[in-house]
Amino acid sequence: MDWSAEAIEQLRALWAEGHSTAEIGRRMGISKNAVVGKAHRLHLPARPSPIQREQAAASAAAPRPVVAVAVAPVAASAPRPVMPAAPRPPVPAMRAAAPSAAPAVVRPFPRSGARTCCWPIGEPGTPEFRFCTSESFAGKPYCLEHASIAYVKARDRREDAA
DNA sequence: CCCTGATTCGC
DNA sequence: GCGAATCAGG
Repeated sequence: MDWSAEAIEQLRALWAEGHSTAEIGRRMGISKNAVVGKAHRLHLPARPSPIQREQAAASAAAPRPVVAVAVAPVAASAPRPVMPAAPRPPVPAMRAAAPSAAPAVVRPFPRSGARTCCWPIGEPGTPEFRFCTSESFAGKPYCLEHASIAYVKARDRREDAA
């Protein structure tokens, strides 16, 4: 593979379009190894590895409804409440990868007329895990305190971090 | 076993 | 610098 300026540009373009390395390889008639190798060498932004990306996508795509009971979830992939705007829940290692996929308004937890805050507290899967349960605020699924941090301005989410 | 991207290392 | 082999993970 002679990495001409055109070839590199095409690689950059396809890479930026989010194609998989294998797909880029197919399009350019080269192996995915060549693609990822070159991309690595070009210092192209390493897209989140599928092992991370698919996890985030899965948890976001399958937010199964959960009753707001203070029972610790069994599975490690405990469901997290889907936040309307740009959430910053106290859940460690959370990476938002598909902002456009997030539903506008989903209220998985409250139910049963109980206007209690469903802000998650503690690590899901642990016995300590629970919800805030303070009185919710203005019809929102969170109390005033947690609503203030749950609803953050969209521009606050910055992807770039040099 | 399919897929993904990342890294290694002989060339 | 290149990329197949290999690794790591879903």
